[in-house]
Parts: sequence; C-alpha cells; structure tokens
Amino acid sequence: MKKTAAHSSARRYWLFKSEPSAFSIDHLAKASKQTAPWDGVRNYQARNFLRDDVQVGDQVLFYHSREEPLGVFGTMQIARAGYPDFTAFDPKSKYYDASSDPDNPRWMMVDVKLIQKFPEPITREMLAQDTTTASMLVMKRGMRLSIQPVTFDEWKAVHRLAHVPLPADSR
DNA sequence: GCCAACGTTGGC
DNA sequence: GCCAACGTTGGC
Repeated sequence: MKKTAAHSSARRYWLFKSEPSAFSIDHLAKASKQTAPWDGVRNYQARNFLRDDVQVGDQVLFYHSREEPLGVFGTMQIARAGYPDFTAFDPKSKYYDASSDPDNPRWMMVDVKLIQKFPEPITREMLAQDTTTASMLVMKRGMRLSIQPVTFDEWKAVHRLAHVPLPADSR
C-alpha cells in the first residue's frame, strides 16, 4: 500500500475573527445559501492556514473583534477549501493588493457556510471564566492572528457555554 | 480614544 | 541580514 501525502480526513476546528462592521455573523446569515467567501486575510501565517490546512467540512467559531460585545457568536462550516482571494486583484476593493499577481496569487480565501448563530454570544468574559476556554489562543494578550486553530475540547466547551448541542457530525 | 503588541517595510 | 520606523490590530 502506497502512502499518500494528502491530509488526513480528520476534521479540524478553527476560530475566524472578524470586525462585525466589516462582516458579522448576521451578514453571513443573510447571504445567499448562508454562504460567503472569507476574504481580506492579509497576514502570511493566517494565509498559510487557509492555503494548507483548512479543509471542506472543518468547523469554525465565528468571533467578533473590536466591537462590544467581543466573543463567539456562532459557528460555521468550510464549504470550499482555499482558493485565490480575488479581492486582492480589484483596485476598488479595500483589500486590493497591487503586489498580488493573478498568475501567482499571494492571498487565499475559503468559503464558509453558517451552521448556527448562538442564542447569546459567548463573550470574552465568559470564555475567561471557563478553565478550558480561558487558555484558547484568542484569549492570549497580543494575539492578532485572525485564523486560529481550536482544539476539540475547546470546541465542545464553547458549545457547553452556549447551551447548544454540538453539530450532529462533530467528533 | 489610548496604546501595547505585533507584522512588515526599507535603509543600510 | 539587521533592526528602526512605521502601520495595524484589537483589548481595554
């Protein structure tokens, strides 16, 4: 049997940050098919996650940054794996990057589909109170990374705090 | 609004 | 390749 270099099919869990004035969970809820491209990532470490690690079916916490209340507002699922972020090629886009060559795109995006908006947001305050979520990457001082890996324990703990069941196929 | 922390740029 | 200067992020 030949070994393959492909990723294992094990689902991964992530946290994606967004400023709600730019793109909130309500924007996603109102989008066609509740699906939208996660565009505008302009950081290499985050780009590498989108390019190399985020897979269709991975599940994601939607985190609102910058505007109160800060916290996790719900969940989404990856509907399309990494592909070139076309906003980088559009001079009218606020994410335009003249140095991203369409023949060799610098920035990547994925498509996300809403799983659910939580009845109430899980605020930073609540995350700080729980021993599992208190140590999440997003809680660390100075952590600016907008695409972050999340452990299954953390994924479960956030759902426990939200008083909602895990998506049926979480494991 | 402040400012610490961080990532990127560019002169050398 | 170093690192100071700069711009941005994002909690507070």
